Amino acid sequence: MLKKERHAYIIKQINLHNKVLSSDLSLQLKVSEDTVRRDLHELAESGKVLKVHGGALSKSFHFPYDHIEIYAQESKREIAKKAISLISEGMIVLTGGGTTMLEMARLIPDTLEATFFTISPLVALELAEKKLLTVIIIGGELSKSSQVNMGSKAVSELSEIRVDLCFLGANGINVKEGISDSDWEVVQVKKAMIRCSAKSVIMCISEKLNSVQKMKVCGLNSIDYLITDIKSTDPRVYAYQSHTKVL
Amino acid sequence: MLKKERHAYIIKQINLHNKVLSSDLSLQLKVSEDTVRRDLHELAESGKVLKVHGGALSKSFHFPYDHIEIYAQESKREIAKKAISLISEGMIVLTGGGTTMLEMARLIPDTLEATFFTISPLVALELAEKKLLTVIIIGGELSKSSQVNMGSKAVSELSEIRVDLCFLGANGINVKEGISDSDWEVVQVKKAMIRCSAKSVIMCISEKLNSVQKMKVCGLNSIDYLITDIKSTDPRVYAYQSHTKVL
DNA sequence: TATAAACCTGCATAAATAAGCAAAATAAAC
DNA sequence: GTTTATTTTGCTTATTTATGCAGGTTTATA
Repeated sequence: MLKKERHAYIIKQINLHNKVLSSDLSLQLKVSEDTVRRDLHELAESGKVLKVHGGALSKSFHFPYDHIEIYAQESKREIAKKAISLISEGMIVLTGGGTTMLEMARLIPDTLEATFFTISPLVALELAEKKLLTVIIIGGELSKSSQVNMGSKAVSELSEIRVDLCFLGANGINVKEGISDSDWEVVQVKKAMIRCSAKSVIMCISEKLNSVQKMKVCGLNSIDYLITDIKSTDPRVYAYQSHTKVL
Repeated sequence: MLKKERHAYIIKQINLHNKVLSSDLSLQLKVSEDTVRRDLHELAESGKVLKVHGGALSKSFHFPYDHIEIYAQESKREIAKKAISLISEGMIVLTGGGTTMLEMARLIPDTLEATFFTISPLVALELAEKKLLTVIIIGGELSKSSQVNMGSKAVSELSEIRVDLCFLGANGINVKEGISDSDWEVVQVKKAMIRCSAKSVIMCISEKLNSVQKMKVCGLNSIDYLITDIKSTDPRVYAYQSHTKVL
């Protein structure tokens, strides 16, 4: 069998099953695994497949969702970096949704080994790109507006876990009222998330500081860290320093 | 034998078998391999064949990967349309992952009101685009390779629900063994999905028919509908007709 | 942390190729 | 019909390519 024929066969198998194992191909094509590896290497090199340990994956299958345009990306990246510094090896982390969280997921180093629970399918998919992470999705009803899982199912699932660190976005935050949000369901889920976490982190771009929404999630005292895109020495966060640690 | 005659013969062989080996031609034409090589070289030069190490291939065999991809997508769309015809107003539906399922999610009419459970975050996000659908994600550990939620958590969550219709992809399917897959975890989840559904549907492109994978999911009898991209009158699905309804 | 599988590197071998050359076949000219 | 010119072919040699195997290393997973 000619090399090109093997390549064609491999491509077909991948289109069919989304993945192939070198060992299977070696048997099917009746060539050594070395040869299969070389074939996969060549196909990967020319961008036809995605080579992984033990075989190869369909490329189109793996990155089907478009990259999302993020508003104020620089600020959010700043926040994400600070947030990541709080995560240490082996931690159990819980995250919400939102673009800041998505940016954080992207910036997590490939070398981090940790367990992530999340209520956001998008964040989950992004986290799944990191080889060493275990990603667990908290089930529930997917909210069309906020694209995170909510509802009683999500809340009850959250009540069954215990994590080291919880990352949350905030729609409203001020010193007096603490964290607030405009949607009752979101508030319930955020409360549940804080309840199951040893420490809670609020990530919030500076523009949102000192704003209030209709429903209260919790006071600033329940929050362990406040992360913004501005320096912790910036006068805009002075007032928060006495209630929580500001990064 | 004249050179032109040899060329004609070679072209004929390639049209017949999609490939030729220099060594074979040398024997068949009773000329040295060098001559064959020169012939192939000329034919390649004038664009009639594709020369490769050891022989030559049909030009059309020079797999237009993109065409294959598009062709496959067309098939999947065909399947998706048939699948959607099974869903009626107000139904509770459960879906797996995979590109066919994703295509189906996209093609669901905006006017359909129904409840969808799914183990695939990608499918969930796609379904969430439809205003009238309720989308519920079955939680669990997100598999990096198949991008669906798996593990004991997913299985136990599935055991708590009851749905009207369940849509599954298949990695392997044949008449004798039924549905099979290559990953143990995937098999567990698929079994759980079938258990909680009143009726089960397998969606499978025709190329996958009559293939077997290492692990068995269930027999054909447990399946209520088999949907493929080919007509239900096609001889390739005859054998399946006696075990399940083929669309 | 131990273990097996998968990996990479270099090497040996065999097959396929390219280049040069001379003999044979074919075509052209006389 | 012979001679000459051109093309085609097969052979030799050197080079390249494809493949499998041995070894040491990395990776996955229990």
